[in-house]
Amino acid sequence: MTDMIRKEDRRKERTRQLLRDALMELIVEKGYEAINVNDITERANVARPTFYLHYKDKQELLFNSLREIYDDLAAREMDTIVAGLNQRNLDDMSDADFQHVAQHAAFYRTMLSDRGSVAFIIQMFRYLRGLMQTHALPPFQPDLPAGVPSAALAACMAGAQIGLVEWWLNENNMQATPQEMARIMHMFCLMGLNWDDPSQKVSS
Amino acid sequence: MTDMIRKEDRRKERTRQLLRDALMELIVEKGYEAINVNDITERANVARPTFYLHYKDKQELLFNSLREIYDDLAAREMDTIVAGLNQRNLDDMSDADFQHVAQHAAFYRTMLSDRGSVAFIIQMFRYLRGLMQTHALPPFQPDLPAGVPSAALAACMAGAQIGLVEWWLNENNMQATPQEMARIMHMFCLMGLNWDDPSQKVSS
Amino acid sequence: MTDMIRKEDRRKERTRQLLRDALMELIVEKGYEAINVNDITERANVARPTFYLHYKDKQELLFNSLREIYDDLAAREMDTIVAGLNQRNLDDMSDADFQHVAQHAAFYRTMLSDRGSVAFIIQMFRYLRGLMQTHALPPFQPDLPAGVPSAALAACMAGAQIGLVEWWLNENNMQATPQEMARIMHMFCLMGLNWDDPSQKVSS
Amino acid sequence: MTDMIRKEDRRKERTRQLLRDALMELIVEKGYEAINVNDITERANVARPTFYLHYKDKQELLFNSLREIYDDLAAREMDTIVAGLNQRNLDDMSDADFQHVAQHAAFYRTMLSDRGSVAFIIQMFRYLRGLMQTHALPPFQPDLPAGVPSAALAACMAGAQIGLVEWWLNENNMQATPQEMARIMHMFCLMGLNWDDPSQKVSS
DNA sequence: TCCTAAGCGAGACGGTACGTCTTGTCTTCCA
DNA sequence: TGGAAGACAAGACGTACCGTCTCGCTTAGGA
Repeated sequence: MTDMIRKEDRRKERTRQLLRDALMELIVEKGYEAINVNDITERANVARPTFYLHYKDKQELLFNSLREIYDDLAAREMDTIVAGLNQRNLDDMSDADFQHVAQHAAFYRTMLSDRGSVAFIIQMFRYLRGLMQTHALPPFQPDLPAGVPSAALAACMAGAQIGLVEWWLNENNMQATPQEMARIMHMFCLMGLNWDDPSQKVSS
Repeated sequence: MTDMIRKEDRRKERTRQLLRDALMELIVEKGYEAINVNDITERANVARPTFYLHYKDKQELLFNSLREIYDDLAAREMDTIVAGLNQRNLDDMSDADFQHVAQHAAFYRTMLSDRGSVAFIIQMFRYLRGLMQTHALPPFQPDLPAGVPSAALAACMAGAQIGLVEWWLNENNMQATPQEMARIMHMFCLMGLNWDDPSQKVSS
Repeated sequence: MTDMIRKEDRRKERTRQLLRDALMELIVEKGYEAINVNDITERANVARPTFYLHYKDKQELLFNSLREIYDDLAAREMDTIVAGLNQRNLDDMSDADFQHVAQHAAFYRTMLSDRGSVAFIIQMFRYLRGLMQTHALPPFQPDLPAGVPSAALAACMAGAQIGLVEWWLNENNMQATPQEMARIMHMFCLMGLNWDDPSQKVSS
Repeated sequence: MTDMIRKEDRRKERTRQLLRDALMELIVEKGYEAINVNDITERANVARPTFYLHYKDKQELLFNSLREIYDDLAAREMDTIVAGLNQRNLDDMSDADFQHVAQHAAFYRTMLSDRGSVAFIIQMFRYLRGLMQTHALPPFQPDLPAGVPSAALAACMAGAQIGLVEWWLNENNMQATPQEMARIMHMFCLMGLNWDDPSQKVSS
């Protein structure tokens, strides 16, 4: 019985994989907004009604597909953490992030342009904000003045990161390396625009 | 001659104003993405084909409508500049910006959510990036290390600003005042997360 | 295989039947020219875009619908031919024609008025002309003078028939019986206006 | 006063003439049904709203324009009547008619095709039916049997005439002369298909 | 000579219909 | 049972055309 179900599940999963792959290809080719369900099913060699057996709409498929990308990111960060002797910090994280973006450059370039998806961008803001608050802020928290919510600073960092990525992909055409980008991100978050203060210089 | 033309233009302008007002109302009510042309023309008491006499699509109307909002912003910034004895700097600018957002809170709350518009958000990134580079960065530029493009820092600042606004509107529910927000923005850009350094304290 | 296809075809055919019926009803009610696609689909309880799945436009639907009417006519003529011992002649044909018109009086009354369709009327001219040339003229052909194309006489007969029908429906209000009309048609074609010639009298 | 009005009327009349000419040109060029008011006013170098100052719609303009053509026809028939020593009969009339059609061949070719106008064709039927009843039938009337309405025969003749013209223009490509056509019409109405009867031969 | 009233050009607009596109649902059948 | 195939309802799209309106120019007669 279980085997029977599994066979079907595997078939189901295969169809979903085809749909996810099709979406990802199409996002790069024509932009997220311009895609419609028919495009996706055609590319996936799947009947259009079948799409609705698995996903409610294009956006549900998108967020479902993101799992794969995020799995890649999580693995990458896990690596840096392990390599960094388990101490996860702003520096390592950024490094992994920018490498991850470089890995999926075409995807992010589209999604962070006017051919992308609002829901994705907003999601990214919130996801990164949470990440920053959990992982990057704690070491700094004691020093923050009382009236300043740490979430606000996390929002700043998340925004800065996204702004930086958008610039990197769409203006800078990825001429800077992921490491350079991570360093800029790092420095900006550490000391804002005051790069001249020798006492603030980081060794990395 | 000019007078002759104006009569028709005034009529045209009136219709456009109706359309712009309708859009702005509807954005707040049901979100930008959910609006269709029929909604707009119905609200504006205008025939649907008339819409296309003036604007190519919903997005063109949106960007055209933004002019009004931006005029408000420009005026506001001009005020602060004048009040600030003509020295336009990061501090004043941010203050004006956050007041401007507060003024149009409902609009920005929607547009910076998943019911908003990608094109608008991306535009905002680029507009703010340009603004930052032109107006906020110059005083700091001499101190920047050679390898770091100033545009990247502008991108950080623009992103931080947007991230902050998104947080303020959608998480913080505008419990912080525009002044407090501007101060956070200011401090973050000046010295990142190192708020404890007494030498960096700003008097404002 | 054939059975599989038939299920879909049956559904399709049902929709088409609904559209045809709706058109026929509406022609009688408001005239052909005044009908628009929306009227038809509304009456047929079918979505407007569905119309275009089956027919290019109103006229294609009309000509497609005519098949049914013409099937009726063909059957009727077949009957008279059989009854007439297989000798199809002008007399029998006209009889069947006028009975057919009587059967679909409301339809023809509209279509042969200024609320009708040019294309239909012209089609009728040409169809009848062909019919006359094939079936009615041959017995008379040997006697025709050399310079007179038989097609011209067929055109005369076709025109006369249509003119007669138009008069019967719209002026005479069908007070004459189909048989009387057929006799007039018959006599006119046989001997024009010279009804007094006893040698030409027909027994029918 | 009268003179004042006339000047304006002349201007008005000029505009109307331009519109009529434009319509007539366009009918030949693209068919009556395909014409829209804009086409007409553009061709006439007149503003579109001006059209409605003079005519309710395309059809009113058409029927108004026909006056010119019919004036030509009336004149032509008057000529034949005068030439024929005042005895207007079927023969002369037909002759004039076919010459008239030849004169306006392009117009009639279009109007008696599926690019024409129902209203015009129906009008033609009725007009010719009246004409036939008034001018062509009387000499034959005494001989008609009681049960046969003379109007029915007029309808036959009118129809035959139209059928013949349609054939002449659209099938025969006007290879027959107007005189030949008139003779066919004449003969057909006089003795139907029995052209062999020597006693019926006409001298003309 | 100016005045003035009509015809008209120009263009915006409300409204109706068009033909198309996309979405989401349904049904029937096959593997 | 999952999926293919296709018909369909629903609704939005952008366009075409209609008929009406308003505005201001032109022009030709009468004051």
